[in-house]
Amino acid sequence: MSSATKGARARARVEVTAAIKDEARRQLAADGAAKLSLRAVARELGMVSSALYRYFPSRDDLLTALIIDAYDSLGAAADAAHAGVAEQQPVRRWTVVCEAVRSWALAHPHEYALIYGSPVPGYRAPDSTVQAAARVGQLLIDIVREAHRGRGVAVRPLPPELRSEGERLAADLAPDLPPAAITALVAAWAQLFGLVGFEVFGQFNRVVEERPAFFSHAVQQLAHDVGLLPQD
Amino acid sequence: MSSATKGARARARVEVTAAIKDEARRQLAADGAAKLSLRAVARELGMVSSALYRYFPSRDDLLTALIIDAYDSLGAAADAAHAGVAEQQPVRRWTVVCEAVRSWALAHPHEYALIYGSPVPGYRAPDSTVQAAARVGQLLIDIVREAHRGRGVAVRPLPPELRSEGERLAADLAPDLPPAAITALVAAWAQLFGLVGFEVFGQFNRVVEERPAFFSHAVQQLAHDVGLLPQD
DNA sequence: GTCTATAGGCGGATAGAC
DNA sequence: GTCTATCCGCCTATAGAC
Repeated sequence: MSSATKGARARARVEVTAAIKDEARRQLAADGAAKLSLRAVARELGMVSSALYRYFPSRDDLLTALIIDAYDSLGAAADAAHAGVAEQQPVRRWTVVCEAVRSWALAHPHEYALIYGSPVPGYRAPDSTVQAAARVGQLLIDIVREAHRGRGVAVRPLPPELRSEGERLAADLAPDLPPAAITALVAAWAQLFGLVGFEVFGQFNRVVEERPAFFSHAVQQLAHDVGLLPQD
Repeated sequence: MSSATKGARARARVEVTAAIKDEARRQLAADGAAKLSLRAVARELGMVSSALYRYFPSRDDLLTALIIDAYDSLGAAADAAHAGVAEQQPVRRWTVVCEAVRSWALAHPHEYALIYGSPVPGYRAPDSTVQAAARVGQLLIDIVREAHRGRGVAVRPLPPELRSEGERLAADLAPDLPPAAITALVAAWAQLFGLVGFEVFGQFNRVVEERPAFFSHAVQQLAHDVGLLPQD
């Protein structure tokens, strides 16, 4: 077997794999992750269902691939947005990253639902998804770390019962951040996705109209909560 | 037909309807809303699928009933918790209501997913669900309104591009609240469900350990953001 | 209101030929 | 890697008898 043949085969495999995932994403949008079906994907691609099993051993493996792709796509969008403002003030970088998350979610609502919406019943996420999931959080941590480096912090102090939790979080995620700051950051991280989720999932319908401005303002408050703004 | 017979029939109908919804909730937990099936519900109840159509004209109507029940159940839990502390300080009432939301969500994760998770593909929520959905938000509004009554506000001012949005929100939801306060409140509302959703949907797994304390602390910050705490 | 029967679909997964 | 054929299951919804 020539290595040229090997290369051609490998290329074909990559292409078919990509086509399967693309069609699967289309179906995700139409029917949701719970109903993602290898058979329907195969039908749409003009293949027979059993052929797909050569690419994805089971439905859950296809789902895992889609989840990792989604986290990667979001992470890439956030990174790219951040790269454009990497030299600016932390609060500006924070805002830009949050807005990139929002934009990505609005542009890919079904993939957003896949990774931040309700868990898919019966699906157990393998550890490989956990790594991919960490990217946005890491970026936010990096922004706050740099902001705090050498210039002290300005967040609400931790109550005693959270002190050890804060220390553990700091040790795990950002050893150079004070426990109160990393705790506030984790909360802000969840709250950011609360804002995004409410908009993407329609909870803001007939409530919030000026959504970009509303979001920016809210995210500014979060920046304040994690100590990126001068105190009042 | 005697009115006694009529009463008995009506009672039977209520009971069967309740049994159908109970079984449907059980299946919601197992398979998710997207796969909720009248047939499976019927099977489990020892009925035949066509019989269910006398109670719910379609699968979506059953789903609507479950959604309204879930909002009502959450609203009742929040109201009950609030009633226990109605005489206390606003910040205390705020915290208690938020904690009630969290507790309800952890106790009913699948119903939580139904109302605050990814939308069910292909399902269009009728207007009747919108009313039921408003209850928790209304309770939070009431708490903030009372706190602000006559004693001024303490929230970040609105940027100019949000002023009209804030005025509209105030007019719609709480005419006696300053625009900046109602805007902050809507944001805090979304952020609250961000915190709850991350915990219920597993995003805090291997990240946050001391969850009740973490949640209380975060919710305290939200109370501050909506002006319920003395300024620093 | 409940039943049987039926129409007209859908799914995951595997075996074995080519 | 792709095919056919197959197993065995599932679904919504309706018609018409009782």
